Amino acid sequence: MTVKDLARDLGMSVSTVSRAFHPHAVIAPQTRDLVLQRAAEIGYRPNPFARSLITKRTSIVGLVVSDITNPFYPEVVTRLTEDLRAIDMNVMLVAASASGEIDDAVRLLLTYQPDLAVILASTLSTAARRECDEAGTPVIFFNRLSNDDDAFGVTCDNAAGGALVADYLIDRGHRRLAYVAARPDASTNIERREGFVRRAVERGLASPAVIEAGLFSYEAGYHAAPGFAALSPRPDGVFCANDILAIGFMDGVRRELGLSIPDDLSVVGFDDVAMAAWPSHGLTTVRQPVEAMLASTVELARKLAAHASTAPFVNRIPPAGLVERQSARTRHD
Amino acid sequence: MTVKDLARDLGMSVSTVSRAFHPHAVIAPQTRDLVLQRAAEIGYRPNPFARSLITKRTSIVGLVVSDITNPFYPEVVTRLTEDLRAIDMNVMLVAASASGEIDDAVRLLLTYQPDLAVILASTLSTAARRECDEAGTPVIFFNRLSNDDDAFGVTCDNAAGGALVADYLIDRGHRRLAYVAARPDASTNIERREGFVRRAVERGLASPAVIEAGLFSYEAGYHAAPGFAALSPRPDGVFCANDILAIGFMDGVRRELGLSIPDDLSVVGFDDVAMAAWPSHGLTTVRQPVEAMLASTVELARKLAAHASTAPFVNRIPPAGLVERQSARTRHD
DNA sequence: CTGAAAGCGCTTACAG
DNA sequence: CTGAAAGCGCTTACAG
Repeated sequence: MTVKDLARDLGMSVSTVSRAFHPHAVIAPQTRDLVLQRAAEIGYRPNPFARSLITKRTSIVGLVVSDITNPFYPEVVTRLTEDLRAIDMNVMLVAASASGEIDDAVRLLLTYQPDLAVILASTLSTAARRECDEAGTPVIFFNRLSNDDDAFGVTCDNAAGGALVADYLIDRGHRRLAYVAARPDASTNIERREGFVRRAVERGLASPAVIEAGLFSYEAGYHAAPGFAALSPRPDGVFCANDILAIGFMDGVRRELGLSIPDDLSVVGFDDVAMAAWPSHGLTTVRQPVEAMLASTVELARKLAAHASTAPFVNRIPPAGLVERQSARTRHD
Repeated sequence: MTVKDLARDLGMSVSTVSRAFHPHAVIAPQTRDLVLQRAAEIGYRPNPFARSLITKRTSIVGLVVSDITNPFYPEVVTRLTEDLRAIDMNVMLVAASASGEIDDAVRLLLTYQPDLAVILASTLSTAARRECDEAGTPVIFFNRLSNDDDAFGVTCDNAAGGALVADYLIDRGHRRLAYVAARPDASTNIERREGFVRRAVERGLASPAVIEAGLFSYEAGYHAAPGFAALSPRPDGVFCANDILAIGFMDGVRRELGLSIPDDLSVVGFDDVAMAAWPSHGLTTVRQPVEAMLASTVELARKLAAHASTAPFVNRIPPAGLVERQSARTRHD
C-alpha cells in the first residue's frame, strides 16, 4: 500500500496525493478531503522512512535514561511519551546502566536522526554531547542541567526548593540542620544543597553538615546512616537530595541506629514520588512541578520540530510546594 | 556523509561500499576491512531509513507499556532496551495509561514497521492485535499471555509459583489461606490464583478465600484491607497477586485494621521487586526468573529478525524461588 | 491548483 | 569479486 496505489485508486497523481498529507502544501481543500478520507478507508499512511529521507526530519525523539532505580523517572518517561505522541512525535528509548554504554547508545540513536534528544540521565558524556551537536540534534536536559551552555534545560528551581526546606525546618524549631548529598556532579544535588545551606546561614544558623551519600538511590541513603551517627551535635533536621535517597536514609537510621522519626530527627525529601505518600514512608517532601516541566518540554519539542534553531535556554520552574506528611516534626517545641 | 562520499573517497563503487556493511554479502575480505576502517575514521554509518526502505526490515522493536506504577516494569524496560541494543535492535517506546489510547499508539508504532512488538502492558486490545497481524509484525507478550493463540509469550510459570506459596505457608502452619486478586483478565493473576488454590485444596485445606482488589497497584492492595477484615474466620496466610499489591495490602492492613504482620497474618507477594527487600517492607515473595525471561525474549527477537516465521509458542519459565523475609511467619507454632 | 520528473541514501539483481 | 543501473516510497521544485 503506497502513494502510487492510492493515487491510482483515486485517479490522481502521486504528487497530489502526497500534498494532501502536508498541512501547508498547496492543494484544493476538497481534493485533500477526498484523499484523506479514502486513505483512512483503506488504511494508508505515508511511510515515515521514505518521507524522512527527503525531509530530513523524522518525528523521532530520542529519550536517554539511566537513573532507573529512581521512581521519579518511570513516571516522567511514560508521561513524556504520551504527551509527545499527542504532537505526533515518537520516542526512541535509549537506556544505559553503566556510563560507558551510554555513549554507544547515543551514537546508535543518532543514526536514526532524531529531531531531538531528551536526556533524563544523570549526565551525558562530553563526547556524546559533541556528537549530538555535530549531527545537528538539539538536546534538552530534563531535570538536570548540562555543564556546558549549548543545550536546552527544563528543571525545577532547585535552589528555591532547598530554601523552602530550610525555612520549613527552621520555622518548626529545628536548629541543627544537615544535608544528605547524592551525585556530586548532578546539578540537582548541587543546587538543592546550595539553596538549603544559604537560607540556613541567612537565618543565622550554623552551616548545615553535609553527608556524602554519593548517589540518588535507596542504598546510598541507607548507608548514609553511619555518617549521620558520626555527627556531633546530632542534627535534628535532615534534608535529603531526593525522595528515594530520603526513604533509604529513613530506613537506615531506624534500622541501623534505632532512632525514631520524627521524634529524634526530622527528614525531608525532594520530588514527591508516589511512594512518598505511602503510610510506610509518610515522607514530607518538596513537590516537583512535573506537569509544568512536561508541558514546557513538549512545547519546546514542538518549536524545535517546527522552526529551525532557537538559542538554548534553561526553563527553571518554581517547586510546586512542600507536602507535609509524618517524617518531619510540625510543632515548635 | 553518504555511501557516495565514502565510495568516492575510497575510489570504489557504491555497490562495493554497501556490501562491506553486510556480513553475508560477497566481497573480498580485504576490501571490506578497508571500507569499514575508513568508515570508522570519518564516522560514516549507513542511513537506516534508506536501508529499510529496501530491506523491509528496520531493526526497531516496539515496546508497549502501560502498567507503569508497578516497579517491575521499569527494570524490565531498561534491561530489555540494553539487551536488544546488544543485538543491534532499537526500542521504540509506546506508553499508554488509558486503554483507549493504546490502540492509537500501536497504530502509530506500526507506521515505523517494527520488526517485532513486545507487549508489557496488561492486555492489548483485539483490534490492535489484528493490526499487528495484518502488518506482519510478530508480537511477544512478556509476563502476560494473550487470550488468543497466535502470539509468542515469555512468562514465569505462575501456577507453579502459586503452588510454591501454598506449600510454603502450609508447611509453616498456616491453615486459613486467602488470595488477594488483581486484574481479573490478566493471565498472571489467574494462573497464580489457580496454582495457589489448587495446591491448598490438594493438601486438604479449605479452598482459599479470594479478595478482589481489581488492579496490580499499591492503592488496590491498600483498599483490599476492609475485604480482608470481613472474612470470617480470619485468614492467617495471604498470598497477593504481586509485590506492589502486597505492599499496599500490608500498609492497609496495618494502618486501617491495626493488625500486625506476621503476628496476626502472614503476607507473601510475587515478583521480588527491589523494594520488597527494603526493611520498611521486608516482603517474603516469589522471585520471577527475570534473567531467564529477558534472555528468552532477546533470543526470540534475534530469531524472528533473522529468519522469517516460526510458529508462535509460549516459554513458561519456572520461578526463581521463594525469598524469605519478615512478612511471613517462619515457624510452625 | 495539478502532474511529470528528479532525487533522498541506500540495496541488490544482473553483467562482466 | 566488482560496477552500472534500477528501484524502495516518498517529497518538492518546476512547468503548465
